[in-house]
Amino acid sequence: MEGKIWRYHFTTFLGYAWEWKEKYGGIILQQLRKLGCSLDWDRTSFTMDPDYYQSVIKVFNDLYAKGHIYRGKRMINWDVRAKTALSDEEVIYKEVQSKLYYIRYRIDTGSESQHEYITVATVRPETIMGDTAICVNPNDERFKHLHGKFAYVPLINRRIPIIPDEYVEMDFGTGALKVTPAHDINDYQLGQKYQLEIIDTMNDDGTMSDAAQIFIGEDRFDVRKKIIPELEAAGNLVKIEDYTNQVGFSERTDAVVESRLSLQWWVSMKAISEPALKAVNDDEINFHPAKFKNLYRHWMENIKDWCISRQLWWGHRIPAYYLEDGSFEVAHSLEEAFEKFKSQNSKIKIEDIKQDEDCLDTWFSSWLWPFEVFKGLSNPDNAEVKYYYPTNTLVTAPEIIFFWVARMIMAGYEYQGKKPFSDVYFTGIVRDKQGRKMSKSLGNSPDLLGLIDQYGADAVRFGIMIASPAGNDLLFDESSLEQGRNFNNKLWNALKLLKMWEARQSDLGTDLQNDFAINWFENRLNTVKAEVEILMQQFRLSEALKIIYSLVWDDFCSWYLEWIKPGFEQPMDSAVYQRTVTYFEELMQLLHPFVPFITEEIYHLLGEQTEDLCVKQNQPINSANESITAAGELLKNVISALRDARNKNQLKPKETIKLHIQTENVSEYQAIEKILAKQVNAEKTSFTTEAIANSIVVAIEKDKFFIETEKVLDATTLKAELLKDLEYQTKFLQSVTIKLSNERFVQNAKPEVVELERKKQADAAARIKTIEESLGNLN
RNA sequence: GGGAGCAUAGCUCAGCUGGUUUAGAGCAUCUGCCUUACAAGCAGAGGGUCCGCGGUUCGAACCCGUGUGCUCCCA
Repeated sequence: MEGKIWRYHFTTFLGYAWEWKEKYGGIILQQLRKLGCSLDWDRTSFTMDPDYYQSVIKVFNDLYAKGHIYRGKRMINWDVRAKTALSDEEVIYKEVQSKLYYIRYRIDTGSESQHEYITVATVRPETIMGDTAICVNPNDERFKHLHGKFAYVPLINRRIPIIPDEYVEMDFGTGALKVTPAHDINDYQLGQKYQLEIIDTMNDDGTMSDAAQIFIGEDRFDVRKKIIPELEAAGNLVKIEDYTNQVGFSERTDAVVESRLSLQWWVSMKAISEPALKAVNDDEINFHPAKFKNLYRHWMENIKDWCISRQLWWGHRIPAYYLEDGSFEVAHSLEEAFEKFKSQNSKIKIEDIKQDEDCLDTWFSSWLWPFEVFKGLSNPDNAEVKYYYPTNTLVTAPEIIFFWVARMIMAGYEYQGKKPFSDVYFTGIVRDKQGRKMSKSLGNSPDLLGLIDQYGADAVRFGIMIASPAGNDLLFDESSLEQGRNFNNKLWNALKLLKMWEARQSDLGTDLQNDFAINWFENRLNTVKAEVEILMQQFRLSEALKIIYSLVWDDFCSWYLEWIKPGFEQPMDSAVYQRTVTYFEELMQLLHPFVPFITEEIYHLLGEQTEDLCVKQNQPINSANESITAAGELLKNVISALRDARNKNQLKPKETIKLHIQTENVSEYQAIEKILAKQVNAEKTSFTTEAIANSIVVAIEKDKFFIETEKVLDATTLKAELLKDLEYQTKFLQSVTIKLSNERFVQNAKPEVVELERKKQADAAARIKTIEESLGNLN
């Protein structure tokens, strides 16, 4: 009856499971589309699809035939009420008030008259009949004399060894541990280590088995009550203490979960993991970040066999078929199993055969992914698998490096004779602001579609990518999405400005200032393109995005566009305009992988395009000219310093100044004179050979800038500023000088490093001279 | 218990051959601006015993040792 109910539930459950898959699988795909993931949507694949399913079964049969799959015992969670195994997720741990029983075991002293005991503490006295050893810490002085001796299990008088192992905590209980390999996971492992006997004293309904010798057929909790008076009567009970411990309960029936040994299916990993270890060791396959290589190597070198049977209702059912007597065959189908059985015994009927109730570990299907999505196993050597396999890059989470990545590599070599991919990019885990994992129970998962509605898909992508260096967890914070949204807004506004200029074009001829700006930005663009190229090859996506962000916002918008901006309602030179459009297009192409929607849109709004950005190939990168870049940097420094000086002297932005430049490189400054004037709101600029009285002095390298203004200047403020700068420069010069006067430094350091220090020294000295002159000028 | 990693500005993090760094970014903070693309903005500024201690080196945020605190994976 119960079986029928379960079967009914099972069928209903399967229906729901498929419904769930359709609904939520669909939602996930929908989210990916909304996020702008550039994927081949006609090729979605599912491990439960019929072809894929058959391949999983095929692999099981194949590995079994090769001797890589075997049956072996394993400790599982057992629900005595439902008489079923439970997965770890189905066990709920609760804190329970229990008793800790101190029970003494008589030691085999070799003499009947000489009595000695060892006392153990346990919360489960009903399991003592399954004891096959007592374990003590080897460093525990109290028990050193007992190592290698034997003790007798109370009531049944079985003789068991006393073994030393570091596993035992000296401080807990009495420092001596009873070892029951059949009923406790830790004891089981100890048992494996010392090859202890395993005595299963419990039936599948939680009653004592024949092996228990006493209380046979009685429930484990009744026995726990009844055994205490008997132990007391026999003189084995020392004391009872109150104790609080964690006990596992079945999620399904609320019964106390028992650990129980059960026959499970295993994959022997040694042989099939070897090529996979080698591939990563020899950099056939590269991990990003590389730190995961060590982790992988360590795991692969100490690899344990893989338990592939799971007590689950949904998945690929294990293709093992049983007869009533427990004999079994592994086969591709019931019919094939029937044939196999029939060849041994012609009387077997197909109704007598029962397929294994367990399902395969989900990774046992997933590990075939890289080739079976192209039907590389169900339809070997087809055109697609030949074209796509090995694939390029796997993007996944570091937490499944063993579950999935390692096993895909193994399966790749085992079934295709080749690696499945060349690079593996590990993303971080998204956590909330407090660093907690996203989870349903905490309710802290962001609603992706909601965020996309609020900020836009590009902003969400930007926010996540700017904050997620490879392999590091990412703390989800909406402020980075806001940054993304603001950035997108900036792009729109830049477009708006260009569109304004487009309408105001005119052929104005060449201009020194514009040429400077154009050359400089082209250099910046090429520099950044080259940097991005390297960063992308290294999978350092957030770094790449950061430098593009800064190129767009700072260099393009804040500097370049301002430098070429015509005066109020003035025409825009069409050649300059065209160059600017080209730059903007290139910026959009650089940004496109990060923010695909807005960049594609702007790209097409900038002009007639022959193709879409999402398929447009990158052009070769031109090399940058360093002296042009340096000239641009100098200009930026001068502008910032002059603006700072204006601010510090409380000049309103609207107040104009007269700027006097004292420099040895007049021609260099002539090329940027107008830009400079525009950027610091100077009504007039001129070159001078001597200091200008009653002006604000700004020193940059060897050059001096005098700001002449209508405003009455506060000499004390000016002086204070200069003195502050002087102090800084003096200290700096001092540290550089000390360094340079160190003979060992000059001898050992690379020549270019020494040269650089000399330049720093000279610059600082010149700067100090300038400041001192300016100070003299103030008095 | 085994393994891996992290500790840098108020917050989140870069800083990947030790020397263009008396340490950088974003956000936050402060000051001044409704400047004719953009206030979701512009122009500036302040802010750090690079976790503690010891060592290697001409030179350490970076390499080594050690202590402390935290995180993750596996059991």
